[in-house]
Amino acid sequence: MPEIASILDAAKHWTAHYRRGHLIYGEGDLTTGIYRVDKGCVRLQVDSADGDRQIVAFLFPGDVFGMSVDLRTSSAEAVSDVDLTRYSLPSVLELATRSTSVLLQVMRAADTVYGELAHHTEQITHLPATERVLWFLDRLAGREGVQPGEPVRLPMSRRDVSDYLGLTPETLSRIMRQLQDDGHLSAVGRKSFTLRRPTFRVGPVDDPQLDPLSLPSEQLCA
Amino acid sequence: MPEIASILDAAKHWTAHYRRGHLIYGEGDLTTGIYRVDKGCVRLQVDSADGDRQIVAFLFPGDVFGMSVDLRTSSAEAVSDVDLTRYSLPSVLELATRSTSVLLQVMRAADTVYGELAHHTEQITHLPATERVLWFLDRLAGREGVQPGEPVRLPMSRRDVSDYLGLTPETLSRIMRQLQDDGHLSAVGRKSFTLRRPTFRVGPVDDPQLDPLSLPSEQLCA
DNA sequence: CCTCGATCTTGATCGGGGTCAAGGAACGGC
DNA sequence: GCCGTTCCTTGACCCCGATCAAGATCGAGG
Repeated sequence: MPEIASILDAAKHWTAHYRRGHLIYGEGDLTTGIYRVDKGCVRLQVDSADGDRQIVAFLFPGDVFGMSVDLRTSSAEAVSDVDLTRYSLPSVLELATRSTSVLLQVMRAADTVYGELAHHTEQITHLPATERVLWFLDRLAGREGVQPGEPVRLPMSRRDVSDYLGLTPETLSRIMRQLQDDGHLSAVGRKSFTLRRPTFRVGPVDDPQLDPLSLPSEQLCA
Repeated sequence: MPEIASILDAAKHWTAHYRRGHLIYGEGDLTTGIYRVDKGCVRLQVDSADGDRQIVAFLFPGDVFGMSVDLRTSSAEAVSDVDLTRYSLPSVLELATRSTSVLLQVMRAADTVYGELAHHTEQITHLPATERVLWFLDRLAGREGVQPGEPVRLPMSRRDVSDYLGLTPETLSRIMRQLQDDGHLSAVGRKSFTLRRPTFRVGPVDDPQLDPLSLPSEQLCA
C-alpha cells in the first residue's frame, strides 16, 4: 500500500503548528483543507451547548483527517503541541480527479475514521465502564505499537479520555485506581501506564462475562 | 445542488430488492457497490459477538450509503421491504476521476453519514433516555417532512429504535408510555405517533433543565 | 375462526455510574 | 522560593435505567 503522505505531497501543502488546546477548525467552518498529523495528538469532537462534549476520535502521527466537503461536521483541537501538514482542498480534489490512487487513499482515510467511530459508538453504549477503559488502553497501546510490559503514554488529559469514553472524570479516576489495585495496570507517573497482564485481544471485548485472565488462551483466540 | 441520483445514474447501475430483515451486506465484506434507497428503510449496524447491536444510521428514500473502499465497516439490513439502486463501485470511481461533481457528491454523501453519526454519538452518551426518544422522534418527523399535528410513522421495530438510542426495549416502552401520559405524544396504532406539542427545536436539547412545555416560546427560540 | 410465536408492554428490584463536595498534586508565573 | 490555577483524586449519596419475570397484543397460517 502506497503511503498516503507521499501521494498527497503532490498536492499543494505546507506545515502548520498548533499549541496544546488550540482550535484547528470548528464545527460549521467552511472546509478549505485536509490535514495529516506529523507530531503530537489531535482530537475530533462535537460540543453541545450545555458544555458537554463528545470526543469522536484521537489522531496520531500518520493519521489524515478533515476529509469533508462544504462544512466541518465536527471540530478539531490540538491535544498537545502538534505539527500538521495541511493540504489545500482544491488541489487535493484536482489531484483526485487525475489519479485513482489519490482518490482511493482519500476515501480510505475518510472511511477509516468513519468505521472506527461506528465501533467506538458500539463500545461505549454497550460496555460497562471498566471494560471501556481497558478497551481504550488496549487500543492506544496497539496504535502506538507498544510491546507488552512497555508503558503506554497518554498524551491527553483525564477529561479528554472520559469525554471519549462517555464517562465522568470521577468515574474514570476510580476505575483506574481499581485496575491498579487489581493488578491489571501499573501507573508510571500520571500519564503513563503499563498493562500488567496483556489481555491477548486485538479487537473489542466480545463477551463481558468471559474473563480473559482466567481462561486458557485457546478460547481467547477462537 | 444537482441531484446525486441523476449524477450517479451515468455509472453502471441496476435495481435490487430486499425483504424485511434481510442482509444487504455484512461487516467485513468486500465493497463492490454503493446504494441509493428508493423505497423503504435501511439500517446500518455494528454487531458484537454477545448479541448486542448498535444501529448507527437509518436510511430513507433518497439516501446514499455504502461509500467505502476495501471492506465494509458496518453491515446493512433492510428494515422493511426495500427497493435500492445499486451502483457498481468501479464505475463510480471511474466517473469520479472524470467529473468533479461526482467526486464531490460521493464525498458529500459519505460526509453526511459521518457527521450524523458523530452527533448521534454525542446525543446518546449525554442525553437522558426521555430526551433521546424525543430527539429521535423530532428528527424522524423532520426527516420525513411531517407537519406538526400529522402522525409520524415508525417503519422500524421497537428493538431497532432502542438499539439506535442505546436503550433497552423495556425502557423505551416505559418512556413512550410516559410521554403519552404527559401529553407530549399520542399513539396512532402501534407504529405511528403524533407529536402533541411540537418542541420548536430543530437541533438537540441543549439544557435538560429547561422544560420546553413550561416556558414562553420566546425563550425557546433564543 | 383459533393457535402459535414474535413483539411489545408492564411490574418489581437492584446496582453501576453520575452528582455534589472536598481534598491533593502538578505546573505555570511572578 | 511562593503562590494561584488547573487538573486529578477520593468520598458519600442516590437516581436512572438495566435486569429478571410475567402478561398482553399482534400477525401469520392452518
